[in-house]
Parts: sequence; C-alpha cells; structure tokens
Amino acid sequence: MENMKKVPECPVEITLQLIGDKWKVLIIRDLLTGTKRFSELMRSVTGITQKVLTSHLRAMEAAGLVSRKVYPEVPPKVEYSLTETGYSLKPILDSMVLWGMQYKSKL
Amino acid sequence: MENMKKVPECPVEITLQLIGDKWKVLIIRDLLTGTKRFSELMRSVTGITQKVLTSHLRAMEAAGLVSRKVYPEVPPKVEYSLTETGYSLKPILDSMVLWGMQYKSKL
DNA sequence: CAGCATCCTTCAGGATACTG
DNA sequence: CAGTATCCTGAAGGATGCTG
Repeated sequence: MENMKKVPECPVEITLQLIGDKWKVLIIRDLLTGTKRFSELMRSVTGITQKVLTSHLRAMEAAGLVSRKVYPEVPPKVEYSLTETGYSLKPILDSMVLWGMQYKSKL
Repeated sequence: MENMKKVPECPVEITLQLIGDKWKVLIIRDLLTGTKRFSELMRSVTGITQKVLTSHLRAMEAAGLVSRKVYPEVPPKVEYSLTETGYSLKPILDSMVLWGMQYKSKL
C-alpha cells in the first residue's frame, strides 16, 4: 500500500495540495468576504468557466474548506461559504495580498 | 494593445503570477534556509526534473526573486539564493506551513 | 439558476540524450 | 556539474449544448 501519498509529511505540501492552485486561491479570496451564490462567484472570479468553478468547489467541499447550501426553490439557489477551516486560510491570503501590494509598488 | 494584462490590478493576482505554482513555492521554501547549488535543489525539491527546475529558476530570476551566481570553475558551480524581495515572501510561506500543520492535526 | 455531459485544445511537465 | 535540446504525453481547462 504505497499509494498513501495523499498526506505528505511536509506542512507546505499539505497546504499546496489543498490550495496550490490559482483558481482555488481566487475562490477563497472571494468567499472570505462572505457567502456567495454560484453565479456571483462566476462573475467575481474573473475568467473562470462553469466547469472549472464547479470542480474546484467540489474539491474544496470534499476537503472541508467550503460548505454548500442548496435552497429547494425554483429557480435553484445554491450558496457557498467558507467553513471554519476554510476561513482559517485568511492569514495566508492576507500575506499574499500584502506582498502583492509591496511588489507592485516596486515595479 | 489589449495585451497589457501582465500587471493585474489585484494584489493577490500579482502574487499568484509570481509564485502561484507548486514548484516555485517548494523552491522558495528550500532557498529560505540559505544558498543552494543546483544539484542541492534537485535533491531537496523532491520529484522535480532538471528542465522544470531550470525554467522556474530562470523565471524567478527574471522576476527578481532569485539571484544566480556562477563560479568560473571546472566542474561548474552555480549557487542560487533569494534576493531581498524573494526573502520577503517568507511570511507567506510561514503561514502556509503553519496552516498545513494545523490542518494535518485535524485529520 | 446551477449545474452535468461532451468534445477538443493546449501546454506544463516528464523522459531522454547530449555538452561546455 | 549544470545545464540545453527534443520529443512526447496527460490532464487541466475552455467551448458548447442540454436539463431539473
């Protein structure tokens, strides 16, 4: 059973496995400001397609970072929000924002 | 001239453009502990190939994150280290390490 | 509205061989 | 040792159409 490489020893690699992806970071950034509907995310995450947004939301849901709430209405309404674990990523995002601003000012 | 999307407005996207890549994060992590030779990086960045390591180092050099020092010897000796800008990424890496550890302990 | 199903393209990254 | 040069594959992601 050498296929248990799902859990790397190194902490950074764990983090990368969960959010080491451009789209995921952008989705989390937008969810940090509060609950969003699917269509809102489609608009706020510039350039993402339905398929990609869906698959990433599913993956993050499975990882316990995002929760999905379906309202049994017509037309359908689905809201996504960060779980406590997902929200705990905020420090990482914050430092990325801070660094990005500093880097930009040096250009 | 709509091809000027090289500099996104959003700080997070700037950061992602420079280190939004699994390999780059791992390379930076290893350089944070000090100057490394090419072969040392090949070993410490588990699983990376020569070509990929080279291309990422070049990109990070161009971005001003990494400096490359060539010693005119035989056999060749090349050392890579973080620039001040590159080192300033440490808080991001630190928060990723911290988060990774916390997430792991919840599994 | 919030998706799922398909098909198709692209290119990051891997494998291999060669060199100053 | 530290690369460069090719070739090649897979899978991430884009485009489009359909539906509960």
